[in-house]
Amino acid sequence: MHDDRFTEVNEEAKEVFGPGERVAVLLPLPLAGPYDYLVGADQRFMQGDIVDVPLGNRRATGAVWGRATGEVDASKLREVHGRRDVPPLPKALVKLVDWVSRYTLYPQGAVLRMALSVPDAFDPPKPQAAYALAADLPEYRSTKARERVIAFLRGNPPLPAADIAREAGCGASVVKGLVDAGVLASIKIEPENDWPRPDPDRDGVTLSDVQAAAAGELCESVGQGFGVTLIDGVPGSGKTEVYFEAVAKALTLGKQVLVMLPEIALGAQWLARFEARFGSEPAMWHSELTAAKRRDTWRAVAEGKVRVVVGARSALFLPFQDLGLIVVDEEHDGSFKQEDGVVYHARDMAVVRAQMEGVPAVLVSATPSLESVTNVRRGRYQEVTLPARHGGADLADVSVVDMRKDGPARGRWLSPMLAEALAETFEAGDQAMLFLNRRGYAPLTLCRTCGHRLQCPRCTAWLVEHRLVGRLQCHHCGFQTKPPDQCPNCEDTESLVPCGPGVERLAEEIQLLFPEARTVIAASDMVHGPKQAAELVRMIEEKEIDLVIGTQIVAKGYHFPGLTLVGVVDADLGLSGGEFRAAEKTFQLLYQVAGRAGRGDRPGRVFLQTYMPDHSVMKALAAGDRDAFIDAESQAREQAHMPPFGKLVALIVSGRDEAAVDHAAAGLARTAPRGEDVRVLGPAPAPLALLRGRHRRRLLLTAPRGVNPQAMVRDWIGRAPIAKKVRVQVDVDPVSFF
DNA sequence: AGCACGCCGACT
DNA sequence: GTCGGCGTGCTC
Repeated sequence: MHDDRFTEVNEEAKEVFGPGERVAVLLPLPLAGPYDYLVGADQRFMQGDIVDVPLGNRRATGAVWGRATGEVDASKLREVHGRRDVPPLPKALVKLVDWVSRYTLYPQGAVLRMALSVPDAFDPPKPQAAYALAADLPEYRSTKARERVIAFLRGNPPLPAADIAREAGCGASVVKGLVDAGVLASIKIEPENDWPRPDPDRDGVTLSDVQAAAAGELCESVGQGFGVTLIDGVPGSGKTEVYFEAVAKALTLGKQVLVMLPEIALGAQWLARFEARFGSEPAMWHSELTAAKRRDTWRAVAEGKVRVVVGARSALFLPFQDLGLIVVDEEHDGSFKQEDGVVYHARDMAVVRAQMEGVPAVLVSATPSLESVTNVRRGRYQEVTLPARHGGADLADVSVVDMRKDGPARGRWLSPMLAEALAETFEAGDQAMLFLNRRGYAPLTLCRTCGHRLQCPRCTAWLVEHRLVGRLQCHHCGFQTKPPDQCPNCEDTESLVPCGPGVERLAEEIQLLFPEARTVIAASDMVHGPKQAAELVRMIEEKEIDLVIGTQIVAKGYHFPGLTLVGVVDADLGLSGGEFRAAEKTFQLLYQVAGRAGRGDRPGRVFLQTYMPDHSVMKALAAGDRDAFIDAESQAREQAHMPPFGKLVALIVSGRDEAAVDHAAAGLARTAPRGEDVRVLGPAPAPLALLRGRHRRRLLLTAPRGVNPQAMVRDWIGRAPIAKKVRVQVDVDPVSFF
């Protein structure tokens, strides 16, 4: 993505395809390219049109992609069934799909599938049955409920039966009775989808001078074509309000806006801020939308009715008609990297889409990725820096607890220092948070007698005990089982012991130390959906909770004024494993976690429990010196030729037959491209050498920045001897090394 | 992705 | 004897 060869724009005149001509139709299937079809009599298509075509013995829906190449035998050609009643995919989206396909090495059709993810949006909404008073009322039996319905309908337009019943305060049967009696007449209405129009001119919040200046700079870029700006500001510096001004500017210009957030950050607090500024909610796009909402939203975006969409990474492929701005908030967040299906990084692809659209992109973070910082340093991105609102230290007061010297007793996880700080906090009537990025009770169960470890039968992973639900779970494939009474290996009874802490076990220790503390566990398996999350936030805000024990779902986004202490139970957790991004990721996570403390008017305290107090991450956090960390990390990466100073492409070879997988991996290693500083490492067992019953090996290609590895990799996979039952998955710009 | 075709194990 | 498992190939 940092290469200009991919950014060429191939402008061609808008083409129309008429009867007798061939068109290329791309189908949302993992096919290498579009298929050719014949345009029938009376048919006319243009690029982007959504069409139905025959495929084998079935019917498929795809998009007109352009002129056919004509290489297919004429006898194979079949006729397009017809066009769907939906606006054509915008040109920028067509170009984005092609670009992403070429960059990620996934088939075009597989990428298109992400853009056509809502098949039932291709038909116009069905007219709804609504009821109005009949022209002349027949004789009917009068009841109180019936009169309420009639009175309501005298003053209101026709509505669906359910709405009438609700408005008139009666049951559905009353309405039905009136219909049967001929008092109400059925008519068809277009279902009304009034999407709220966010109001850019509302005065929601007052910006400080610094914020106003930053907002002004940002607004200037809106409407001026493609460009990328990084907003870099500590938590609480008002980044959101600043980019809201750019959103307002785009709205004023009549443009649509896309705001991308990590899935978990799309919570009630962000929406409340949006509403405070714009007076209404934006349209939302995330995995938990109902099918109906999804359909309506997709169509409304395509028709230009929706002005602002806030969504997770999949919102990137929505068919915006007239986009004016893309914002990626929490741009450093790892969840923007999609790992299943097409492997791509939504932050990077958002920048590409902005380029295709010719509009600005704004990346936002308190802990920008090394990629984005480097792009600023190379002069490719603009930067807007926001200082803390009240001057002073960026972070709360951070103490490093050396667990080698000051650790807790065996079987306990809280150091005396942290326990003491908790006691003080509760005594003062304040709130605290303990952060431990590990769900469940214990990550490992071990047999004391024979040393056997309980493992997932389908993955290379320990089974995690979840004591509250009484299950052992695999966090990778969803396998679960009842905890056995005896060791499955040596059959000894009562020999199985939990090893290490998860949030549930931590709660047990708290119960022992502070039986009075009102504690809640916040983990992804305990907070189900946005409603529960909002309820949790409310309970903390209203001080019904003294202590939150949470995994990474509490790390970001929220701020709780009463929270004055944060304890990181295992600050080293993310550093093991030798990932080249481990330090960066850990720094970002812990910085965000630390940012939860003392966001009110009182200073906060943070305790990092670590066995590596001299690690650069701990030192930078303790000193509150983010830039020093970035400089050190940047140097280390450059020396190691790691991203963003080098290119990586990972290949995952997988299959059920282990020997075949090994054979294919060895074959790939043998035929690997070489030279010009291009190297291939591996094969090595993938991080989960066995996942869902499939054996996995990994190879890694490293290349200097500026080299385009895509063509090389495509060619390489094409010539290596790989059995049919073995799958080779490509990950361009992998997040992790192994 | 579907769907058909085809080749080997356990069952009404 | 068949039913059905999924490995393989194909769809303009």
